[in-house]
Amino acid sequence: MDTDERLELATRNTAEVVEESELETLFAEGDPSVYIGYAPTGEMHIGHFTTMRKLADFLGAGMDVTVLIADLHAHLDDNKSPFDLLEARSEYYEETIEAMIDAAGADADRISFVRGRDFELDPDYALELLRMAAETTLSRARRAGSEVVRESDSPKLGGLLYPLMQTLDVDALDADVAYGGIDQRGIYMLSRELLPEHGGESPVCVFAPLLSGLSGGKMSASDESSKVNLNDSRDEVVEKIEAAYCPAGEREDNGVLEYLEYLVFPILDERGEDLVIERPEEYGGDLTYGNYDDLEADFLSGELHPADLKPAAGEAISEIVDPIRERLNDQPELLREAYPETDD
RNA sequence: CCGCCCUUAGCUCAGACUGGUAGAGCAGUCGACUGUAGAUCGACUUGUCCCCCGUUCAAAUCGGGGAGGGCGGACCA
Repeated sequence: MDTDERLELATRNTAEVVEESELETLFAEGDPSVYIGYAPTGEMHIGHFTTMRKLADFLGAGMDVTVLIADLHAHLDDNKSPFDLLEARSEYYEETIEAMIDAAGADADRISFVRGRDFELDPDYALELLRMAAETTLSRARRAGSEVVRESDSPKLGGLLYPLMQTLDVDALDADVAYGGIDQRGIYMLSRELLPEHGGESPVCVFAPLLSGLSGGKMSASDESSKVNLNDSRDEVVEKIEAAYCPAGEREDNGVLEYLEYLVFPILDERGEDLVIERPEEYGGDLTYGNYDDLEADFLSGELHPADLKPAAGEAISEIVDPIRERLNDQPELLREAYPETDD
């Protein structure tokens, strides 16, 4: 596989790459390392899943992939996870991420898992954190984390340490590439600025798109109807897609289309399968799509109606989520211990 | 260590001074209309009023105590 092919694989289906030329250089020189961090806070959902397929691409491009379970970050971000639950939630995240990686068609055994606590308490790390804290203004830290760290009436210092620690994580994990949702952009731009002054190098940043919510607008982790959960039953998934905002012929804020583009088709493509849409004869009969672009073209032209698309999309999505739900259901203690109050 | 302020529906809050067992907006649910959803109409639901004790025929409301949160002052070898 030549450099161009590796670059194409590593950058497809992304929201932004900063800077692509730097990534090209990395590929030309060897096998770059990439990491993505997840803070084990609330239950994982389909939004997390969209970042997984990309990990398979990275492996395919010959990169070393590390997944960071950022336990301390989960607590620092406005106490999203109570300190006492960090271990249980980390276990749940790790297991669920492995399940998603498998479901996305990648080999989880080729990915290294690391906990934040394993290195974020090292003296050298702590010292550099304090030095950064001495040099970074409150407003700069706030701005960097504004898309990630939860807004609160009583903001804690932890939320300001958060972006600095994430910056140090890049260096500590020896990552050439930082990968994450586009919401992480503010933090990694700070990283690119600070790291060279702190004994590191500016990471190349690869950002995944954030999916729109199913009820229009942004997806909200706290709004059940705006997202598909990994342990939603087949019926629940289908119901949520049926109820989703999906104006005929429109792409904007259309979560159903985005799920198909970033979740369903990348995985169908990996399996070499098509998406079959059943449609009553009176509307023209069944349709078959081998790629997203053709489907979108038909949807935008009005050839493909939302009422026909939705049931097929719902089935396809639930089929992808199936193995993850089963794996979680086989280990009910994972969720029970990670979310003692909310689990049912 | 001292002082002041806040805590009412899922959310933002009103009601407290002048006690009569609670309201608005948004959200949500259900219908109508669309070959989906949304929008739009129509209907409906929602509460340990932070906790405890007391005064009273009656306490979200008054008094005392407590918890949680916020702000300020003081101290500073």
